[in-house]
Parts: sequence; structure tokens; C-alpha cells
Amino acid sequence: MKMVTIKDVAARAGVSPKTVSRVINGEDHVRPEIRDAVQKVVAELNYRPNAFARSLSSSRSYLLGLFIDDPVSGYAAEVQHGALLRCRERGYHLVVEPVDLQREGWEGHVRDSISGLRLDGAIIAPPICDDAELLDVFVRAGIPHVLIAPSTQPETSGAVWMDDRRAAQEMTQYLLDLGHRQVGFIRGPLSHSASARREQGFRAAMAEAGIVVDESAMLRGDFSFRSGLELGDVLLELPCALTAIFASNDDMALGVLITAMKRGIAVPEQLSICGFDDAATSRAAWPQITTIRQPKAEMASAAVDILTDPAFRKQGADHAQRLMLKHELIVRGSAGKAP
Amino acid sequence: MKMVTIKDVAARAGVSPKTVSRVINGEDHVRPEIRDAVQKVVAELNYRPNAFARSLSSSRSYLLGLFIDDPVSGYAAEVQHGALLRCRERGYHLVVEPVDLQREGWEGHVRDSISGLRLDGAIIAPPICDDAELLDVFVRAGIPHVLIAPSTQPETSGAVWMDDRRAAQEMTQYLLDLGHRQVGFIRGPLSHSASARREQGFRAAMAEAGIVVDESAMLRGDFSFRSGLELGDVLLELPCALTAIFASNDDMALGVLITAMKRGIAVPEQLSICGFDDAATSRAAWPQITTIRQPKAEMASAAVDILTDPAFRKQGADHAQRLMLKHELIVRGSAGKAP
DNA sequence: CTGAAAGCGCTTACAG
DNA sequence: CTGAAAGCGCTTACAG
Repeated sequence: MKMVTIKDVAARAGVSPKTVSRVINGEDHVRPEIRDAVQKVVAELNYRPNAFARSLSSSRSYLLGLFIDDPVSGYAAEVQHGALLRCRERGYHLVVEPVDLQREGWEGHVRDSISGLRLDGAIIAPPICDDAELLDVFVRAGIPHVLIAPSTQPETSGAVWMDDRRAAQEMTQYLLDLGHRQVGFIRGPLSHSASARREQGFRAAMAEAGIVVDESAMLRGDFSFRSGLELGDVLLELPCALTAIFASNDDMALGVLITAMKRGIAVPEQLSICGFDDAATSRAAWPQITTIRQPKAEMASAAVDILTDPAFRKQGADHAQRLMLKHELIVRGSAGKAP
Repeated sequence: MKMVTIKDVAARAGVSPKTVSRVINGEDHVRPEIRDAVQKVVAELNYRPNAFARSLSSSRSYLLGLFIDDPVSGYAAEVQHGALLRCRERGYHLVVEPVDLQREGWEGHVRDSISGLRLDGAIIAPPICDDAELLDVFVRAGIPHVLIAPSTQPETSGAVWMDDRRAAQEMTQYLLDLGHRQVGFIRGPLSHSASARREQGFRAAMAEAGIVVDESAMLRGDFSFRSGLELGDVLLELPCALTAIFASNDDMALGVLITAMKRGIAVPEQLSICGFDDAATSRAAWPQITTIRQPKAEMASAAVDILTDPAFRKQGADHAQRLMLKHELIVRGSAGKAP
């Protein structure tokens, strides 16, 4: 199919290609009559500028990259969707790049995207947003990038995050307010920096309430359903008789819930369970899981906003932008009064 | 950062840009010594061809589009991941485009991708792969496209699918072999063509066994967890005393499972439940759900293979390719002997 | 087997 | 406010 080019539009509108370019890019200094005439022809011919030609001559690609560890997770899906919709509003496209830091050659793949695709910016999801070597690739390439929920905020990177520590503290306080004193905690993996922040929040709330944390009830999981299943079993065998278990994410909380069911322990009557993330699965359980809503899609949209903001783009990576978004405690059925 | 171009490589290797082009594209007719020399310089300079320049001068973009209704679903994530990895192997990139047919303006978005990005091909996921108007946009644009699990197979489109009908028939047969006679069925939504095929399979197996299907135990859900929850309630109230419920997908099966739990019905001792899809959630339940594995990632990889196959590309859309992949019955704990 | 010329469809930098 | 020229970094089509 013959594609319509800027020349076709120019010829038909009786102006130069440059004028058409001005109109489609919304630049100033075009007489309104001419602008209207050109727009009419654009509509008639159903003209779409060739993104490649545009990128080749300008230094912009209108392409953003989303670099992510595990693109199959529900977390990834929500982040991606948030980014996708905002990109569309801004006239950008999104390229998703899985990055497996364990596998030889990841650096080459990342470089390929950056150089081959001339990405205008990158969004880097956790946990890989905490990898110094990876960030260095972006810094050296001079490409603006925004980290989602990173542990530290390098000068050279933008960042969007929520307060994991405070959220975990609130959740713990919620359990304390319900009368729980024997609370078990399942940590996330060391590879995710959020794990440490959530643990800190838990400890802070317990300390503030003057409760000594029972270290034998502080287990480490890997954010998987299976680890919740197994560690729930361990926690429920403990002599201290826990009345509540706070898991660092919803998948593990779900595992604990199932374990309790298998043992015939009523939730929340005999055991309260809460999670973190507000994953889709936290609603697909019974009782539904009390959790913290993490603004995943919003963090991704905000990252796109930062990267596509003309002011930000002009200032360059020196002026990295930072933004903290609000979380929310979602009260559902899995946590109740202490027995 | 100054980018390395083909000229830089050519100059340093002492050859013409055209020769470098030949080498990086793996064309024939280059003397081995020269090829090696060029490759050495490419490595030294860390040269990456500019994808935009390449696309502008050739008629190829090395870009595939994945058009999908609901990019947040687990189904979408698996399809996307399958496509992504294969694209990478083939030197292609993948652009994900959410398409909401209910919303005004979807056609414009789709056209933008096709024309603006000059996509080399498109993968269209269910259920939108059954929309004639949407397909027409691709056909008129003359862009090769492969449908994932479509209901019909238009001459002008490639297709990759599994035998939903037969899979549902096998699952039903499995229940029958376990001694079940009173089997309820939860259909999927009309918008998904797979719903009808799965229902046909169920009916075929029942008919073959000489069992008259109780139409009051044939309900229609919408593939959501919630609809499984609600329809499970309805089915368990039925006077015919079902011993098994076959839900058309795992999310609904999970809903039925939770409903049974709430009612204190033991699964699988008193009630067998099975689903379809092998979604991640089917394993995050207790008992785990007996289901049909749908080769989602494999279908996507196969679609990429078709679209990037040089032979296919040469023949053009006339010679649309078709491929059926195998499913598998996954026996887990949610279905057992009839009581 | 190798290369010089032309061109893909835009935008940049400049001139008027 | 508008346009002619040059160029982005490759590939195509052709010549040798």
C-alpha cells in the first residue's frame, strides 16, 4: 500500500513540506487559515507521519523502554499497563524489555535497545532498578531514566516510589489496634529492596507499642505463593501461638491463608492474615486479603510523565525528578479482632 | 553521546559502507577475510545499526505489534512474554497496543501503529481476533497478521490455536471416568469464541456417554473470579445435587472452589471442580485446580515465527500460515472420584 | 565480490 | 510567517 507522505500533503495543501511539519508538530508561527487548510488535507489523506523518518532527522524516537525483571508477574502487568496508557496519551510508544541479570549477555540486550532504538527514555522496574551496573549502562548512554520504587535515589536517575516503610508500619498498627500482640512476619527476598523497608516498618510499629519482636516468628520468603504456604506452616507450629501473620506481599499472604485452611484454622476468627501490594489474587481468595494498595499503575504513569515532560527533557538527566505517591490500607476480611 | 555509524565502521575497516551493511545483515558475497575484519571493527566500536535509518531505507521496521484487549490479564502476560522472547531471538522488537473495541477511536489508534510505526506484522489476541472490522484494518493496510485462537480463520490471516473443543471433551471424559454423572458447566462469555468451543466439547462428551445435559446446570459466566463465585452459589443450590462442576476457565473455577469452601463442602471429596487455561492462579489455590494447559506462550512464539519467517514474508499475506498446538490435561487435586 | 549514487520521509538550521 | 537546502544513517538498484 502506497503510504501518504508529507510531500503529498504539502502538494495538495499548496504549501511547503516544512509548513506541514510545523502544523503536525503544533509549532507556532503558522497562519490560522493555513493551519486549518493543512489539517483538513491531513484528515482527508489520512496522513500519519512516518515515525522512523521523524526519529532519524530529529534526535527523538518517541519511544520509551520499560525494563523489567519478570514480565509475567501481575506486578509487571499493572506497571506496564499504566505506562502504556500514558504513553499513548503523550504520543509515545512503549517497548518492553525483559532483563535477566542472572543471564550472560543482558548488557548487550540493554545496549541494543538503547542504541538501536534510540530510546528517548527508560523506566526501570524493581528489583533491577537497584542494580548499580544496570543503571550505569543508562547513565553512560546519557539516556534519561526513571526508577520505580528504588532503594536509593542516585543523583543521575529520576525516581517514583511509595513509602513502603510507613505503609508496613500502618498495617502493623492496624493489627495492634485489633488487639494482636503475637504477630508473625514473613519478609520478602533480599533481592527486593522493598523487603527491608517493609520489615523496618513492622519493627518500628512493634517497638513503638513496646512489644519485643519474637525473632523466631520473623521468616524470610521469596514473594512466591509457595513460600507463603511453607513458611505459614512453620509459623503455625510455633509455640508462641501467633494470632496474626503479616506477609510482605499478597502472594505469600495467600499461601499462609491456604495453609491455615488446610489446618482447619478459621480466618480471621482464630488467625488474622494480611498482605501487601493489592495484587489481583488478594481479591480472588476467601476471605479477601487485607492489604496495602501500592499505586503501581500510577507510579508508571508518573514515570512516563517525567520522561516526556518537555521541561525535563531540556534540562537533561542532571535534573532528575522525584515523586512519592500515596499508598492506602485496604481493609478486607482476612484480618479481625484478636481472639 | 556520539553514536557510531556505519561510516565510522567502514572507514576504520577500510571498506565501503555497503560492505559493512552486507556483513551486518549476513548477506552473501563478502570475502571471509573482509567479513572478519568488519566484524572485528563492529565489536571494537560497539556498533549498533540505527533501527530507524534501516527501517526508513528498507521497507522493514523489525517491529511487531501485539494487539490485545486486556493487557493486565494473566493470559495477556503469558502471551506477551512468549512473543517478546522470540522477537528478541529474531532481532525484532515488540510493541504492545491495547485495543478497546468499546471505545470510540480504537481504529485511529490501530492505524497509528500500523502506519506510523510501519509494523512488519501483527499478532492479534483473543477475543478481538474475532472482530471482522478490526481484521479489516489490517487486511486493507496489507500488513501480515496472525490470530491467536480465533473462531474462524479468514483466508487473509494467519492463525495459531489449540483445539478447545477437544480439550473440553477430554476434561469432561475425565470427570465421567471418575464416575461423575451430575456435572454442572459454567460457560464463558459470548464475546470469547472459545466459550462456544468449550461448551461444544462438554456437550459432545456428555452425549457420547449417553447422559442428558441438565440445562439448568449450564450457566453463563464472564471468565471472572466473581462470576465463578456467584454462579457456583447458584449451582450448589440446585436440586439435582451436582458432584462436579466444570468451569470454562480457571478464574471461574477458583470462584466455585471458594464458594464451596464457604459452604463447608469438601473439595474434591464432596465436589469435584475443574477449570481451563492453567492460569497461575490455578496453582495458588488449595486444592490446586485440575485444568487444561493452554500453550499460551507457545502460540505467541509460533506467531512470531510465522511473521518473521522470510519465506512467509516473501509470499505475502496471500499465503497465510496456520498452526495448531497441543494442549494437555493437568491433573491436580480439585477433582476426584464421584462420592 | 565490491562500491558510488540516489533516496527513504522527515527535521534542523538558516534565510528571507 | 514561510520555504529551499542539507542531512539524519541506513538500503536499494545498479554498475563494474
